[in-house]
Amino acid sequence: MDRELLKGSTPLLLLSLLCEGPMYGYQIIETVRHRTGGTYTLKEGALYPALHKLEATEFISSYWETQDNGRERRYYAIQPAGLAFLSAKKKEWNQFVDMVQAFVGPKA
Amino acid sequence: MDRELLKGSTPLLLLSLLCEGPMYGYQIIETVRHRTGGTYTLKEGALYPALHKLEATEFISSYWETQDNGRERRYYAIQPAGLAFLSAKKKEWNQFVDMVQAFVGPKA
DNA sequence: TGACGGCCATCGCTTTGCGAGGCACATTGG
DNA sequence: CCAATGTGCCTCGCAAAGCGATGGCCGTCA
Repeated sequence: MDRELLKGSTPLLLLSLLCEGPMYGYQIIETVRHRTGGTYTLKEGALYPALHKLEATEFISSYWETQDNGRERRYYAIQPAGLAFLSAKKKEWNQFVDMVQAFVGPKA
Repeated sequence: MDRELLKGSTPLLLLSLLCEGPMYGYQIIETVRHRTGGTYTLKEGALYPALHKLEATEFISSYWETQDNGRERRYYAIQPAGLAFLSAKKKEWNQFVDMVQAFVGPKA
């Protein structure tokens, strides 16, 4: 998958995923990897900065949770502002896809 | 339109457009602007570098043509290698869209 | 003659993904 | 018992690409 295409779609992906419930970083990576059948592996160097940025803008929030074995995990949960932002982003995404489709021609 | 989403889609757009016949820079910008109803205005700072890069890799070629009024225009035309590349890019594009769609949910 | 528009192009900035690296700890198997 | 692997967090420097600004050239038309 061309890395350049991915640019800008990461927040969309993350917010969409977090709509299904809180998740922690490693889990997000694995989930994406499995759901795409390995086609797309979200990289840590892309994930964590994106997550932190979404948190800084209060679109998501985070909290640490201790597992049974004593180790900690950082969960991220979507916030109301994030839901609103996601809705706007989705609209933008659809516009974008339609636009490109108009030039490239439909699915072919 | 979020600039980040556009990344990586520019070559796809350009090659698709040039499939319809040779065009010159300014014409490309105007064509995109009109066809999208003004939603998307391809910027010069994005177009020309992209065009030159496509030419450097021999996916397109260029030639100068003199207009009736004596002024010159630089036309770009797609090359065989460009057609092949376009075909691959299209496939990648569709994969990408399907992937994101799978997380975001269909058009809704 | 001066403003506007067609037409080419470049430069520095920003953003974002990536690869690599680093740290910490639990589990498992030889 | 110790090494390898897996879980889990993170940051840093790099490269790529779009953007805004800028600049230059030359027709046309008021």
